[in-house]
Amino acid sequence: MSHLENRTIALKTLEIIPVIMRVMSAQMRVGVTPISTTQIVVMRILLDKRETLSELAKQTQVTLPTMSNTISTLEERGWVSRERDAQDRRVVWIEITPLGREIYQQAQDHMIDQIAALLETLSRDEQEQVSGALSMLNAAFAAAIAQNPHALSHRFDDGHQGDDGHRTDNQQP
Amino acid sequence: MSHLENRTIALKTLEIIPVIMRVMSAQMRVGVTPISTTQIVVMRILLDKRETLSELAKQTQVTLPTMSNTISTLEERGWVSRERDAQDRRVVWIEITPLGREIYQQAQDHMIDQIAALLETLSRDEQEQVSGALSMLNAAFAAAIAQNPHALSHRFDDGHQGDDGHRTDNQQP
DNA sequence: GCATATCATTTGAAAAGCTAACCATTAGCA
DNA sequence: TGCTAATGGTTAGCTTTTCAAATGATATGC
Repeated sequence: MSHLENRTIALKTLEIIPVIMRVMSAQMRVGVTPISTTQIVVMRILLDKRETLSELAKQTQVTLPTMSNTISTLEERGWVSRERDAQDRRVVWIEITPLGREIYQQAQDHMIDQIAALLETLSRDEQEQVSGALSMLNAAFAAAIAQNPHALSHRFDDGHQGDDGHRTDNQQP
Repeated sequence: MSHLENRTIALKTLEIIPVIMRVMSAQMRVGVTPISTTQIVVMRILLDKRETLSELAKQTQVTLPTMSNTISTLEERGWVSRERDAQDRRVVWIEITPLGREIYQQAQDHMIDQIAALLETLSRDEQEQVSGALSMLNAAFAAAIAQNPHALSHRFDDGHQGDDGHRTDNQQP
């Protein structure tokens, strides 16, 4: 088992992904319409189909209140709409609006221009390696989201359950 | 030609990296000591050597005021220290403290545990592909940072130069 | 020596994130 | 049936991150 190797790549991931993300975030902010990480992830999900608030919160790994607020902001901007479920009146469906699609497309075009320029330096082979690796990473992280309700919280859950509710108490100085 | 391919990979990057980052962010928040993206990038830079505030802002692609605030927060926690340059009194050097190193190590250990677990599913070959791809992406994005003073700011040159006579080309130190 | 440039901080505001407490609705069950 | 618990969202209150604009403090240039 290449456990050591695993940790080496994990370290690399930890050191590199945040840097890439910071560059992307900065670029998203200077775009035609500023858009944040969570927003872009939410909008991307909604391109395909409407979702409930809970599902969006899970997919983006934030709490329900946070997602509720985020959606309120997007709603105010007219990028998404809320709609109560007729059967189960507790449920709220979130749908992307035509304007929302337009904005997303703009942001996407802008970002693709920028990122593509950076990838200009890669050879054909390297491009393929990057492409493949992204898919693998995506699969790995998506699995984590699917498995866990929130934040990959319970890692060593070998049968040991009942750790619910109480998370590590974090107190700030 | 490979330009199209470039844009395809760029799209993939845009769709996948933010998702990965959201999972990592969520995980960083539940760690022993909560730490943000910018903070972890800054601390990583400072592990190697002290830097000026401007340089940190550039490296992490945030504005100077933002970095000033971030550093203030880290300083209050005792993770970094500020020191005026003796020669040029405008300059402030930021250095990581022993406590800062300790905290960073803790956060890193915590994150590596989590990420490594996700990478369990990858085969040896896949691990190597991911590792290589991360290096390539890192190089590409690092080059972008090095080239531009802030946020890859000059997006579309709208042709309007504004200054008769002299260009606003990069006159970087 | 004074204007300008550079490096950093302060101010004020928006957005994103959390927990805790709450409301509305549905489901369970006695 | 009617009470209790569970579920899905929202509200309230707080902290952190981020920006732009204005300000302060040095250094540099002519």
